Amino acid sequence: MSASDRGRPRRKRPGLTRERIAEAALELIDSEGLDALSMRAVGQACGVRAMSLYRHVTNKDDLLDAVQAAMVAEMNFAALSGPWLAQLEGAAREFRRVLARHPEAIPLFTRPAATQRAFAAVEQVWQVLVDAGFSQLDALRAFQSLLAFVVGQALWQFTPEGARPVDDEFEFGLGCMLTGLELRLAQADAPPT
Amino acid sequence: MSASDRGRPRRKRPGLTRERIAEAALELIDSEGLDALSMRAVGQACGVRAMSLYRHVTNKDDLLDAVQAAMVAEMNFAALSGPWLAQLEGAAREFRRVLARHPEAIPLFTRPAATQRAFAAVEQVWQVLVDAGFSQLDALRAFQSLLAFVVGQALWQFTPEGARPVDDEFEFGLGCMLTGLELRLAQADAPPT
DNA sequence: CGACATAAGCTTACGGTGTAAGTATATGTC
DNA sequence: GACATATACTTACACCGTAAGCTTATGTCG
Repeated sequence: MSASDRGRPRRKRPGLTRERIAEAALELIDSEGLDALSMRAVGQACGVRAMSLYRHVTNKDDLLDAVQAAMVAEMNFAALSGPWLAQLEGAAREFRRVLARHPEAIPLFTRPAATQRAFAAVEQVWQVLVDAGFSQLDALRAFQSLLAFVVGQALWQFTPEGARPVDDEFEFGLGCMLTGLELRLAQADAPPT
Repeated sequence: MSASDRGRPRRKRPGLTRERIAEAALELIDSEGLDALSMRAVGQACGVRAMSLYRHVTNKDDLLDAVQAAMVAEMNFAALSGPWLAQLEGAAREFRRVLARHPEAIPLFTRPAATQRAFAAVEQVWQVLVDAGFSQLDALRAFQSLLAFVVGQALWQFTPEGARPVDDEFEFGLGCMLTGLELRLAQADAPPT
């Protein structure tokens, strides 16, 4: 860098932010439903005309990704501790907790989701599996399976409007999945009987 | 009923049918993607203007339900036989086979899906679980868990355009789930050690 | 201080959507 | 042949995502 490096990126009057937009959009989804989410509606919620959003978001899909990221940000995987099974269980429940809080937004987790924040969260849970002794590949498989179950389960359970009384079904499936994983690991650890 | 009960329902010139419409829609989804599915496009595919579809379908959502039903009709659960675990495995794979054939249509299984045909299919697999020894409630839980996994898994695996090389991930998760179920059943059968 | 570059937000416009409402037409029954 | 009715068509409306261009406030620097 020469002497004239003062020209680094400076923010002027943000007013709108990608994050604030996503937040407004999420509130709108919660209150009006995913179908009711339009660029115009989000704009209005931000006190702005629809087209102004495009300064901070490349298109509606990008906005949805941002909303998804906002939801991921609500999850707290940092507090996980204890044996790996308990950690996994905790992660799944934490995920589900956020989904339950935003039932209308669950379909957003249907997309590949290339958000940076999402990726970080994935890696963290993945690491738990690796530390437990799974191969990197199996850890990925296990993670994806668990994720598929949690999201798929939430998709149906929370669809009507309110959740069904309890989450027996979730606990049942989660238990099965975790038991299966445990067994898989045990067998991999001691292949020759 | 008096003597004039001859006015019973008679079909005239169907031409369009709910089933034919759904079929056309499914082909359109396969070739153009789910987002490209519009009432006008479906109409055109049927050689008809968009509004004509509304005689056989109450609205677009209903059409999507019909498409889902068409996909369920492609599944063949009748050939299942053998021990319950194998039957379950077969059902899951059969489900997945159809999803893989219509990757763009997978999100349709995200909805509650109150189709009659879907319900029949559900009941059939559910019966396998009941026959295996699960309580009616546990059978439902097990079924839902499995379904959630299969659909969730397919949602991500088939999203880009083609499926990823193999379905290791699916087999891995399915194996875990089934192992978990097996253990659950065994424990329930012999609770007091 | 004044000129300027830049980014934030605004305006307008276009092609597309789902579908409400009303209209024409072919068909099966008397 | 007359009629009832299901089938398909036409028109119209409000809304959608977003391309293109414009206005205006802001921070920088001569």
